[in-house]
Amino acid sequence: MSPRTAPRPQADETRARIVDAALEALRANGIAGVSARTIARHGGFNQALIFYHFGSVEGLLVAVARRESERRSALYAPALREVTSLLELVGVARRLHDEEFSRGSVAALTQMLAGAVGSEELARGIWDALEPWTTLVRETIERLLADTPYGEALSPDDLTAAVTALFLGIELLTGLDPNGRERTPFSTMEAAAAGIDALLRPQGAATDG
Amino acid sequence: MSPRTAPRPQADETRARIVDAALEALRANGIAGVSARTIARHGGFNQALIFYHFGSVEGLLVAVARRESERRSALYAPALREVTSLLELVGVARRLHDEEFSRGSVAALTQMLAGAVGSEELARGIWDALEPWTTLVRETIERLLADTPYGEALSPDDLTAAVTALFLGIELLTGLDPNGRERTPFSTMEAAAAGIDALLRPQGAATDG
DNA sequence: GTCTATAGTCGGATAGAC
DNA sequence: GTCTATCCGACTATAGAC
Repeated sequence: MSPRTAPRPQADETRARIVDAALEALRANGIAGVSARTIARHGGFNQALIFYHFGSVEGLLVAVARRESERRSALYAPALREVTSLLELVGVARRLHDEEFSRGSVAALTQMLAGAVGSEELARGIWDALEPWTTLVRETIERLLADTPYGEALSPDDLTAAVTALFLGIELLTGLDPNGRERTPFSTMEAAAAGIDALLRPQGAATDG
Repeated sequence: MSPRTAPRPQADETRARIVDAALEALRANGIAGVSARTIARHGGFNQALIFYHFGSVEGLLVAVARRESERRSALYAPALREVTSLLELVGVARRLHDEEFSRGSVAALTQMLAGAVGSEELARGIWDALEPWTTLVRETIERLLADTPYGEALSPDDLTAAVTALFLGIELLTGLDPNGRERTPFSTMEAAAAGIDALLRPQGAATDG
């Protein structure tokens, strides 16, 4: 699962290259189509390198989940910490959607989650890898709920799960829809968010964040 | 993809048994773990039967999607046609969640959608199979939107996609979460729906469905 | 309509040369 | 640290017996 020697510059570069290739293979072929050989083909390196650096294909997939989760958390934490309304939250979500979907990181994640069924190692590894990201989302939602009169009826954990689920499901569906890649549900979500914001404000406590 | 002779009672029974086994295998092993052999093992029949009756493993998976979509449409259409508020819609969704998740049909669908990446046949087959279901959901949403003053800003297609995506994503996540099978986000969703209903009603036209 | 047997391919993983 | 070569198991699909 890890190299047998202390990581050196060149090895780190190779490891990053392998992780890139795995993400690309997941996006292009899906979990059912990834193998050490297809991944190596995508990256133009030797199949045996995967086992040397990551121990197994599953070990490599967990490394993909971990790297992407950390990168995504670092990238969106500043914007999420400044969000003060549902509409602004949807705005960040739209930016995240545009950037991450075109990068393929959401597609790769859905594929790994599908693969986690029936693989305890993958399930646990991905669950752990996702923690920084889910924590960030939950903190944001908790902060927003504190400004509304409905905070007590709505569970942050449930809302976090719902938001995450929505993203994953959108990826699954847009991959299927022949016209899916051109459509995006975010104008509708922004309209809904603006409406809810407007309805909440007159009734909510006027706490200024 | 079809039997070479006119379907007879016993053949129909066998086909149904194979479809059942495929659904079970998808739920237990995921798309990456299904094969003609694992499916046959789940159902206790011979592997070659799959190719005789469905032509290929992918052909069988499309048959699973089609049967489940039709069954689900017929089962929930009456309840969905009677829904007159967001809260009631979430109530039906909760019943659907309880019944279909325990049946494994949503898990099977997410796995097939994951498998549709990189398989044009699977993607098209599932897309077609899902049509009766997505039509039913969209009609329900259109009817509900017509009773609110916000119908014009919210696209039924987008909301249909969002609702469907939410279900699929929840399945992916609850499979991952070690405690996921015991939790359900529906109390939170019902609270949110009740709130939105209450906020909408005073402003909406008092049309009685 | 269902079975056994098998052809041919591809996959995970390791040994050992460099 | 990266490569080639290889073992062996699992897979899809078909042929042909029953």
